Amino acid sequence: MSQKVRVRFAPSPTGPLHIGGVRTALYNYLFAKAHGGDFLLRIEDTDQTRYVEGAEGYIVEALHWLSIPFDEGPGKEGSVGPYKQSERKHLYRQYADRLVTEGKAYYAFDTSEDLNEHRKNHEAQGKTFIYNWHNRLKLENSLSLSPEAVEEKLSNGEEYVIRFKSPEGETLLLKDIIRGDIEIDTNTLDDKVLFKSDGMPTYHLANIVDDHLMEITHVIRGEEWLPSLALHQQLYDAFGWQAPAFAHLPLILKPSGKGKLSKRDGEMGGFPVFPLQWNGENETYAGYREEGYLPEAVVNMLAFLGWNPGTEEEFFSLEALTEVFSLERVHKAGAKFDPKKTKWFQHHYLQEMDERLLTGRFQALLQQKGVSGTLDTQKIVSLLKERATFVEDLWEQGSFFYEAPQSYDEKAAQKAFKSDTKEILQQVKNLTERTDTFTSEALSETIKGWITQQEMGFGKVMMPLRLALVGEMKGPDVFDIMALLGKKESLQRIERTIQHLS
RNA sequence: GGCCCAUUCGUCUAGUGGUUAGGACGCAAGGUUUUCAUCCUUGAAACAGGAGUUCGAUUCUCCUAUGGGCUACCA
Repeated sequence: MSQKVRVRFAPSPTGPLHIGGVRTALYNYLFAKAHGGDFLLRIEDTDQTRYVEGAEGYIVEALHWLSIPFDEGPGKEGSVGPYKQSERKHLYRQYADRLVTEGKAYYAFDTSEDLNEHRKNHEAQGKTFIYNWHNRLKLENSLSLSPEAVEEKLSNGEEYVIRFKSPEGETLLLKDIIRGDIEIDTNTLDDKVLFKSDGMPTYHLANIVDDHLMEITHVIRGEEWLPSLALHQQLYDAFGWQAPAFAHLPLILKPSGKGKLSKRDGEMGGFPVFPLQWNGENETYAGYREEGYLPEAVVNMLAFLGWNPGTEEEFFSLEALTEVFSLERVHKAGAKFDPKKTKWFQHHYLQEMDERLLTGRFQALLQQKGVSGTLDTQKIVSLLKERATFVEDLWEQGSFFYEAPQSYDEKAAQKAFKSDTKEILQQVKNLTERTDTFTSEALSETIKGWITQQEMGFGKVMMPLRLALVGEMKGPDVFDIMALLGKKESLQRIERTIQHLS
């Protein structure tokens, strides 16, 4: 097909966008870019009762943080806008009317209470209530009522909805790029509401109309929409429009236990379920950005949750992903979310990060903590970074550069501090004192040379020395630390330990 | 309950009518680092079950089981 590929991400602004939604957006974006097409953002806010303040801004900001730009959308008008369904309200009614005129849809006057009653009664008898061919003539609608009665209800201003007249006894052949062919018996379908009594279309109508008007060629959405595919296909047929191709993505499931990933899983599992932190009225949810994750890591992780390139390569930039992504390689089954693998990606991308940029982030963190120092921050960062997964870890690992140890790790001290330690540290101090070119190499040569000469065993010296400098058994090479700390500070810390041992 | 979708190591997945069923995360062991972490090496670890088709099924078909989704005037 020579038609330009156009896809859309169509979230509902009912709260923060969770990572399942982010992945859907990502796959849409990747597919569009892989085919030189357009990626649109459309806000589906047809349900006014569920509208949440700030949700739309959150969606835009999240996509921005992840570098998933949309070609058209709210605030970036193309030729088929507006891109918020509430602003397209006037568009939908005519399409619903058209179906009614053509006998493909009808008015229904049943109240929610009536229908609930029917459902309850059916359930009590072990049956299922479906509003369709089977019983629609027994209900209150323009199919069962006389034209006069319908006219009267309408002119009386009675509330009504418009329902799609689902056909009887047909078999529908549906196609999905990921799942292949699906056959559906229309007798199991119900007459879905297309137009609500509040004057707004339902998702189904608005979705089809907008996708058509916006010239969408591929609909890539979550698997929870698969049951609606039959209706949507029928709507395209009813309007005489060419339907886009469909791809239903597998769901993201809880790391353990049952069901799809929800916001509560993040709280319980201690990992974010949202790209950005969300500050709701009653609760706040952690976000990947605020937890210190790099967008590259989140994108890479999400891309691989349900898709893979078929090679053994695992690290892909967004750019690289657009070159290899294809819907055919999307896995069919739902994927349990794995927070640990996300950390692994994060560690990788932190290592890849430009060192000056990382240093800048670390400096910002220091400032935030009210820590200042005269030491070379970039050197500290380059010494520390391989043991860090997050910027925060740099502080965790290297706070001793800024604050001399106030105490010594108890277990380590027990192991390292022996009766002769004080003497040894005194010697080390003297050696340090006499080392003029205060480099890691020089210190190493001097002190290690002395240890060898004394035939003493490295542990006896190195462990207390590390403890003196760091306070714990962790951190980079001891001599690297001394060189960075400088002669004066190093001597002070050793002296302090000697005092401690006295 | 009804309809639909799915099922390969604990997890994410590759893969084929005949393979030692491959990789990654995690886990374990060893090495490097006389520290911790990183890193390297090695290891344990899977085709849900049952029929059928076939010379041969993990791969194709059916059934069962299990998991998931949907079943609103929500999206």
